[in-house]
Amino acid sequence: MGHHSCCNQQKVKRGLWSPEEDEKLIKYITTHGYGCWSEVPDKAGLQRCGKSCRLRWINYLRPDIRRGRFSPEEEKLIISLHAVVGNRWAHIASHLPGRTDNEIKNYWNSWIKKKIRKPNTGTSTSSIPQYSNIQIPPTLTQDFNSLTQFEPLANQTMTNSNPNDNSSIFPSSPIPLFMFESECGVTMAKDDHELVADVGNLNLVDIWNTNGNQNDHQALSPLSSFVDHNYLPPLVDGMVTMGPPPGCIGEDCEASGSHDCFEKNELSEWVEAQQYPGFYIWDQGLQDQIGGDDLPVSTPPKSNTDTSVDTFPSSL
DNA sequence: AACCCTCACAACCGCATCAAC
DNA sequence: GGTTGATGCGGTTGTGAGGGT
Repeated sequence: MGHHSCCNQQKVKRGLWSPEEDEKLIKYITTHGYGCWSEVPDKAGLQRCGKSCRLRWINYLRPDIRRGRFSPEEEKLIISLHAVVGNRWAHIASHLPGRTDNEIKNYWNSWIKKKIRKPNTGTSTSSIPQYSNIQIPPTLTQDFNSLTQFEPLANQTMTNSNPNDNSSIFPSSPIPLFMFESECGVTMAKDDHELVADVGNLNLVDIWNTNGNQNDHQALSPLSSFVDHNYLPPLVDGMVTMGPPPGCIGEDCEASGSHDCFEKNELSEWVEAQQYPGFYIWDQGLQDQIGGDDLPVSTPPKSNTDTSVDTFPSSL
């Protein structure tokens, strides 16, 4: 393994960060900002490469980092986004404020991947989304060129690219559904900034109805996404209720008797019923097999760096 | 107690992209 | 247009903790 050009300097330290190094980096960045990362090590008095400093800051020292277990809503969001964008962790992370791509990637690789399977594929845990059966309504084929930025869709077989062929218009055309909502507080559906931009004029949005009524869930066609009548605020900018309210963590939710805090297999059941091949199915059997609902809890960092978070200047 | 195994997560590496020259 | 350096991203590895034998 080689080193980066920025790391070719002598005396570049590697490995876990010490609390002292964290302190130096925090002190420098809070005072001066990071500006050019390649200059940060020298100016901060660190024997690290700029890249390492950047990574440490972004993935750990940043004041807005959110730690702790992923909420069920976050988990669902990760799964649904992954079904749409694949391993674009930074993209996924942009939808989960306070979470880093690295954290999500680790979480996916260590946990979610074990619990999901693709519909009609047994217990496969492939992390690669497949959309081979996805069909796009012909009325929406006008802007397929814009799909080139949307890789999973762009790579799919556009089985209905003939604008005169109406055979696969709603509701039979499977397409990645992209949202759900529960009274636990998640409100997400339309991403004005990224997803919609990715697919051009396609309004790849759907809403899983808000009142927890299963009938309402079923009443909504996932392809109502193409009808711009279900607008929700932009995912990131407007998302103020990401994650469950205090005490509402899946089955541990104290208020579970008073509202419809979702079950983990709710999405899977619905998706499976709809036979949408672009979705992952929550494998309840696998989940039971590997430990049920005991989601992993993010533990404090090993390298003593927990103090760095606690001591981060509150003025930021 | 010692060893082995598994797991989570921090960190590194290589590559792609972009901007400046 | 080519080169170079900085940055961002995804894949992968290394490390340490914890559990099992």
